[in-house]
Amino acid sequence: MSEVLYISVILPLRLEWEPCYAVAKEVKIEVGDRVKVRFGAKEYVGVVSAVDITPEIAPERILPVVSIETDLEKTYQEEIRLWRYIAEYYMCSIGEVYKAAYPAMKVTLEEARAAALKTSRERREKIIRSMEGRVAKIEERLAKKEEQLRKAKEGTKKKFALEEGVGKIRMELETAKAALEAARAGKAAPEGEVSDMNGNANEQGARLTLSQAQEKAYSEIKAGFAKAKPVMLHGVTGSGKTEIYIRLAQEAISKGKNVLYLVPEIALSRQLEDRLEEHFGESLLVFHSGITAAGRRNTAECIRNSRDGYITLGTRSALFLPHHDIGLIIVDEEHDSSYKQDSPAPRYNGRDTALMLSQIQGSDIILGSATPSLEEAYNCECGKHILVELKERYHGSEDSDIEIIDTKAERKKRGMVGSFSRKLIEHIKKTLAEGGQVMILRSRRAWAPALQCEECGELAKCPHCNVSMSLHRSGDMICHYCGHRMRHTGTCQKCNGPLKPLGAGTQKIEEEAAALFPEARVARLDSDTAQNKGYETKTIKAFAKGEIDILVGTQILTKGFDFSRLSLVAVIAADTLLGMQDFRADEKALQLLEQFRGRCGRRGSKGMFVIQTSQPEHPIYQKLINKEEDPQNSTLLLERKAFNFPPYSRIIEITIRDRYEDRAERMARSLADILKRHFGMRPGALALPGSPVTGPYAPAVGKVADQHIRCIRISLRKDRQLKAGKQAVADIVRKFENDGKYADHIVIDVDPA
DNA sequence: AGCACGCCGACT
DNA sequence: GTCGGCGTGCTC
Repeated sequence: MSEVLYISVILPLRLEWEPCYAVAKEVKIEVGDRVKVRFGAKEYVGVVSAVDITPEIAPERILPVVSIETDLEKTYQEEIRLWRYIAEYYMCSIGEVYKAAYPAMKVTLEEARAAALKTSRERREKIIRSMEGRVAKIEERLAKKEEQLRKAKEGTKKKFALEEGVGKIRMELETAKAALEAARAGKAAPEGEVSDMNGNANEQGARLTLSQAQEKAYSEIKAGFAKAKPVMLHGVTGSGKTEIYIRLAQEAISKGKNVLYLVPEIALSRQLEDRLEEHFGESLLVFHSGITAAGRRNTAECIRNSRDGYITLGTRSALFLPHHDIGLIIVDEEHDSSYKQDSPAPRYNGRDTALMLSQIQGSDIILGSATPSLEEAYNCECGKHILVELKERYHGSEDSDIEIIDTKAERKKRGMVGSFSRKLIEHIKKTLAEGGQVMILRSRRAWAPALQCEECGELAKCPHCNVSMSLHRSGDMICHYCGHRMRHTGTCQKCNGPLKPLGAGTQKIEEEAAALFPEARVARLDSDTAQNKGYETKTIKAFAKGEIDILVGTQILTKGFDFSRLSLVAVIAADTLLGMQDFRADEKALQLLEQFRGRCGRRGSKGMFVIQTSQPEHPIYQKLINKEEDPQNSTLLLERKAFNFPPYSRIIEITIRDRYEDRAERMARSLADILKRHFGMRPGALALPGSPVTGPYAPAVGKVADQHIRCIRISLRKDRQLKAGKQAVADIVRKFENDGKYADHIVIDVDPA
């Protein structure tokens, strides 16, 4: 071979380094090119991360590149920069980030383009249908006005005004028809017209109109952007944050910039999709795990090649699209913990990664929530982000009334019928009688969450996990952790005594509700029913249309959109929300209750929020009632400060797993001791609150899928030493893995959810 | 991630 | 004896 050039390559593996390969000097190659290389016994497709490097290993060990994949998309430098940020921050390898960003898709570009043609045809048809509807509506209005005009007396002021009105509508109709023709002809209507066309149907001017409160928030947001700072929009449910996002996005797009709109879950994206499509038409791209591989690949292509503004709606994985020229990033429901990925590395948080991306892109970024995370409250407090408040409810409705029902006291008074208190039953009856709808939240799915032996008191446990088996209506006992399923024999494994179901999950609540309110239409929504595709959307749609009166479900119910007739929301056994002994439990529970409360009482009417609990004295309920309007001064934040918990410190959680409990314990102890020594603690020290290293401890569920688990937590002060501290942890863990041959047993999670 | 290598228990 | 599980180390 003639002279060669050395390059380094990012491979989709958990490697600490970027291996080196050789390319002939005359071959054109640059950073971002995709190459196929041999590594070990296999071939992988990687990304060139550096060109013309000085190899660190002996040249005879360096292999030539197998091929340069010119058919594959090149990677932008900005993408690689983002990957490096993530790998460094979340303490994982860049290869793991690459794997998440470019999941191996067995789809050719041709297939992707074919699929795209189909979806774009479907979408065009949908847009044309909506345009036709719009034209029909305008024609109807025109007909009415013309009728009035005919009736109006000659020469009056009224007649003059009507003439003017008719003229306006005629012009509107002309533009609408022209846009429709353009769409039918297969050309996309010019940008402005699409948005105008489908804008708020009541508006003559066709532009999205904002309320006074929204206008004020809008200009504050712009002022924040002008200072080049991220903006946190705190707006109660129903305050109309989405309209503000749409206005900001339209503006960015009209400047030829691109927009990324992030939501925590697909369920939310599905509901937003229609709404955004009205405004953005074909400039809207959707990206989440529910999109087919071909569709994803095509979306990536569209984004990479796009020259004029587009808006992408997606979940956290959309952060890895080949973005360029981003003008605005929107992070909706910023507080939602499903932004954090916890299973495979990279264990990244979509919200924080969006902040990194906005820095790389030099774009504006807005985070929005009705219940801001404490992290965001902190960021606003210390001036890193700008807080914008949107307090007024869009439709002028008030907060719902809260009633807290003490189930222990009610039980004594014989005030309970199964899982329902008589008081709640009355509220439901009243609501149904008034034609309202009801949502009931229960945090456990299944029929009975546990089974207990009547003889020996043993709980039926999963053979692979340290949790109770739950009983499903089907008669199967299912482990909610590993999915293990066994037939319900009805007898105890230990003593053969009879097993008795314990407690009520969503399935049983659904049955109870159906029995208590025989005239009502009852449905259930939890991850069991959501399994069959489309069921979730179907149920939500049916509920929105009023075809369901009572909807029972898990946390899924707290997400979602307007249900104008929903006037009562109730929580059964709210204690289970407080069950976890995690320092974030209160924050999470409070957010959940507030989000759930926000579901009801929209559009003017005042809703009702009923909480059934056996510990009504818990401070969280007081916090809910005396709602603290100012997130920066919440008592939760003060508590965190006092105990040096996040956001005042940063937590790195190390998880050790092993088939044998003693070995997991031994490993965890010795690693914890090394860490404690490094951070100036006595090995084996009892960890006091505020200590840098705590643990090892067994989590609440100490065994999952035959793996015993131990945790160690390191909390680092947020100062100059943070980076050094993280580096030290990384080094110690790596050394520990190598010395003790414990690789693959240890997981590092930065900012665990 | 995969694959080879080497150590230990169990078996024809 | 040897087969095969798993734990360990290495891959440019």
